[in-house]
Amino acid sequence: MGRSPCCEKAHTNKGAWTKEEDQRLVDHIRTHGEGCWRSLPKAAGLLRCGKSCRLRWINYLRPDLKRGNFSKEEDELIIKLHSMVGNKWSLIAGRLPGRTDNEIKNYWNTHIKRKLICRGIDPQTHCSLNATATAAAASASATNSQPELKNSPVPSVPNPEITLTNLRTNEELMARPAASITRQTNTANSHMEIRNAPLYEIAITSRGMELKVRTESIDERNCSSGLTIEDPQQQQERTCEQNQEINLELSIGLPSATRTSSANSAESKLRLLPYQLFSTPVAAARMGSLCSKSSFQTSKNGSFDLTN
DNA sequence: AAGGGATCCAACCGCTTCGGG
DNA sequence: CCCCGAAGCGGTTGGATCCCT
Repeated sequence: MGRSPCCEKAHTNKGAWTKEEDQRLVDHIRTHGEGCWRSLPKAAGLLRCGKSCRLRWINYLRPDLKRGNFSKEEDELIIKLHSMVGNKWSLIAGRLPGRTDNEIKNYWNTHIKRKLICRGIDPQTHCSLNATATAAAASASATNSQPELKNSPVPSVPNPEITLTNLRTNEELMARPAASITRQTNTANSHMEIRNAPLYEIAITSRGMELKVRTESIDERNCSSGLTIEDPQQQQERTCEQNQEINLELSIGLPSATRTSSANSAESKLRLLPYQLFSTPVAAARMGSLCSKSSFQTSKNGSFDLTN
């Protein structure tokens, strides 16, 4: 069982890279560019698998990498973006020129998580920890009767109320009636299909597509216990996120800095369609919440802007 | 000074997605 | 439409370093 190895492992080095290996890789990419990673090691005279070479280049050797500590602005941007897209590190990295997904992921796990917890914010849901604890308790009891949701990608958010289908084209999305956006992943563990009362209105205008959230933000639902009847305390706790001041001056449009083509295709990712951005239900839900405070629109070329 | 736990981060692993045939 | 290989991605691991006692 299992997959065939990505490369012949018998004669490949593992572990830390030596300076000589780095130099060989850099020299090869300088002269030949980034080509087929699988054949690169042989061509460059490296006893590494292509995957390892790619990682080393992208995460460490790329000349446009910004090294050193994260600035406060970068911190805040990461937090904001994470609240919108979840653990989509490559997407987040695409907004931070010179930073890699791996670096951001590590930084998140070692610094920002702790920082948010200190602020009383759950790093996964971006809700207040009180609300999340309540929700988690309710989720645990709900999960007992719904074992298939145990391994859902974002377990800390109970009963996500909306998912995205495998919409592949702009037309397909537009063709959908408002609010019937659902997603079915092909991962067995994360298979969820949640039918939902209308929450979105998608309006196609001359300026593109506008996504509006109706009456109730999705995040309100997610931050709740998932029960249909809430007691007053739960209602109070449910104010999570709404009370947090989220400065939405960020505009998800073109990158602020020019990136090289080698930059992990970040630029192309920045032009994702909105539904492509939300690869998890909770991400869509979170975005829905943000949308409730902002106008969310796409341009005709498929990029999107989030403005106040 | 030593050693043991905590923290950091580069690298790896395995799964998913994409694109060509 | 299906298959397969390559690339991309996110979670996890493990070694190095730091910090505390």
